[in-house]
Amino acid sequence: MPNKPATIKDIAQQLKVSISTVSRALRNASDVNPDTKAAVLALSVELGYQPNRLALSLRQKQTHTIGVIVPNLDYVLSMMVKGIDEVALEAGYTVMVCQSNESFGREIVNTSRLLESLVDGFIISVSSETKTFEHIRKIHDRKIPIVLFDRLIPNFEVPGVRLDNEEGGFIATEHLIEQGYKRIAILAGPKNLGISNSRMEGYLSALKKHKIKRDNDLIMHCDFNQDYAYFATQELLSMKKRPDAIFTISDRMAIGAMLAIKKKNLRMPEDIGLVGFNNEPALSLVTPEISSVEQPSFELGKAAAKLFIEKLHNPESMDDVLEILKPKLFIRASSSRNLTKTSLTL
Amino acid sequence: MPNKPATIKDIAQQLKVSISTVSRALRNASDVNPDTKAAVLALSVELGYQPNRLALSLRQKQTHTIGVIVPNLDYVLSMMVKGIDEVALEAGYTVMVCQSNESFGREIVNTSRLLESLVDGFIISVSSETKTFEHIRKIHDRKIPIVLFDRLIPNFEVPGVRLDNEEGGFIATEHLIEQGYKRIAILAGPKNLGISNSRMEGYLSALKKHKIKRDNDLIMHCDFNQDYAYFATQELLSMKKRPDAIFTISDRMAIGAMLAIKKKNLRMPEDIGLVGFNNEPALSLVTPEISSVEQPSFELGKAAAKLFIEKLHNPESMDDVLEILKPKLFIRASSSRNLTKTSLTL
DNA sequence: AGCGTTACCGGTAACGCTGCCGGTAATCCC
DNA sequence: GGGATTACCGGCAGCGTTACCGGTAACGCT
Repeated sequence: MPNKPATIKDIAQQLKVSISTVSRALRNASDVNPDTKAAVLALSVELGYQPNRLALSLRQKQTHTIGVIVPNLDYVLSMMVKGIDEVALEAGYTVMVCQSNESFGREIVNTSRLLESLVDGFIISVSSETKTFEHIRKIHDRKIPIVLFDRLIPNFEVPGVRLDNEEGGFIATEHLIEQGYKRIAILAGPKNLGISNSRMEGYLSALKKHKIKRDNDLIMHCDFNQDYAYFATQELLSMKKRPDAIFTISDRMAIGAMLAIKKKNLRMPEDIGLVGFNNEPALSLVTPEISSVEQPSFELGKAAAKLFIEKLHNPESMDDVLEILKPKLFIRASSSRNLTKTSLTL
Repeated sequence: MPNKPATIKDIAQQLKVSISTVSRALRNASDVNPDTKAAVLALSVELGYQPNRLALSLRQKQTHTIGVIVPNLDYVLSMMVKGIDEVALEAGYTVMVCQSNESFGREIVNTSRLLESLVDGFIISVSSETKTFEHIRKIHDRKIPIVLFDRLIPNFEVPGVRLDNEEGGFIATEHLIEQGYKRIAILAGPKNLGISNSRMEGYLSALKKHKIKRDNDLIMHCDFNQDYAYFATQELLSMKKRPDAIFTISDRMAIGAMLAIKKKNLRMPEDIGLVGFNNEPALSLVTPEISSVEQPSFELGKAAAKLFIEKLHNPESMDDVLEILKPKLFIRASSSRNLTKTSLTL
């Protein structure tokens, strides 16, 4: 029966009061007779009145909507989105999630679409293809709040939340060193990507701390992709002086590496150690179970959303905020060559 | 510099023409001098004019936005969402993805939020807690287009897309039978859930076809959850006449089952066969690799979105459309007891 | 010359809502 | 009892856009 949704005009006409009065009654109680207010409220539920957000947004120029752009919805990112969702919902915001599919062009389309839809702001994790940031700068210049998460943009005056990727690379590498591995290779991601470089920084500083010389032959860049990692690992393993441990900066890559290792009939952890990154559930299912660096994805998403809400209320002053969350290493069989010895030394 | 976004009013004032003329120039060329049109277009790009979707939506009462509600963003659903996204974007629609977290209450909140945001319609997969459908019926009564996907609502006159779950259950079970397994158990999901029951139907009809008597002791219901599946499997395996094969209606459950099987030191596929459902990538990483029924998730998402777009253009006539996509069995080691023999018979 | 047609343009109202201003009646206070 | 305060309410404008209608000038035709 309720054909057209009811408006305050309908309520006003039926109650023979003015539209303004209805509007006031529906919001702050001030300046309206308790009786009329009660009548308005009663009729509004009876008619199933729901305020028209569009009209409201048009007036006060905010939509209570957050545009979230993510490169994909893999395990880590979907956890982060869940965190964002949680906080946003509680704060009365709705989120629009768009996937860029790791494509720069898609990311541009997404931003402009969301901009047209007049979202109140953005929470963005950039695609791996994204090398220029004009589209994001444009948003920022328009004074539209942005918070970056996970993958940040270097030297960009926008608040952000990310993992301490250096630390992640460091603890993974140091762990391998402590396990007695000598020639530790790294499967890094694409060269331009910040998280890739940071994790490699951590790797390098762990080597340095333990006085191991950097060997560029042991540093391989490849796409975040199981297959590429597989081939890259094959290449590593066919070197004349092959590495005795591999740190991959994602779990997908760790899986690829594992397959290549098995193909070569090398034993983990005896012949070769392996540590991944992200701690996806799948890692504890394979044999041997693979060690990995875990990031607090859900918490990270929540932190990003909280930062965003804060920035909404305090638009100017937050631009240099940078929250950095700590990773945690999960040690499993793939890298536990002398676990007992280690335990003894502790 | 561009402090306030430009409006057609700004363009009109600068060009000393009327607002109406600008509006016309910006849309359909008719009834406007080519020169003025060119001038308007030129100035509009110069000012970086972007139409205000809100105002537009308010006028013509459609937002070009689709509300998508999913119970979670696991492997299968995020693939489906990606499919929806793809088609919607191409058709000029933006999607708002909300997660109900398998919670009925959350689903209610999500629907009403999206309703307030005046989405043009919904594409929904209901939560596992959802047993009443008033909230969805309310939307439907308001003549707002809905398409259901993956998890449908029985006897509900709304178009939908789903997998042929019976078929999935059937091919999985028949495969186990053909492999010579005699006592085939099923780990079914929650009792009220449609997909759970359908897959069990398939299981039962495969048994029937091969003249195997149904044994209710071999039918276990439990939550979609690795841990529950683990315990349920332990229970199955400690029966006096334990099953020699298990079909689980999700891969998560298959993993739980596998862990329980390993704990008992039973061999797969010799002592016991195992087939899962969804064909998540993790399944080919474990040892032995687990067979599974794959559903075309991405395609299913695309189909749902296409159906939705069609329904938009044809609101009345589509309510009985039901698209059913076919699953495909991926046979791996966990259920290949006599693979050679099978291959020979083919 | 007078008519109709065409091409182009402007004004107005409306979508649903709120903020502001002003108005009226009742009440209060000395 | 007269001015001031209070409680309550309605009107108007405007957010940015488009649909509709009507108007004007130029042109063509008989």
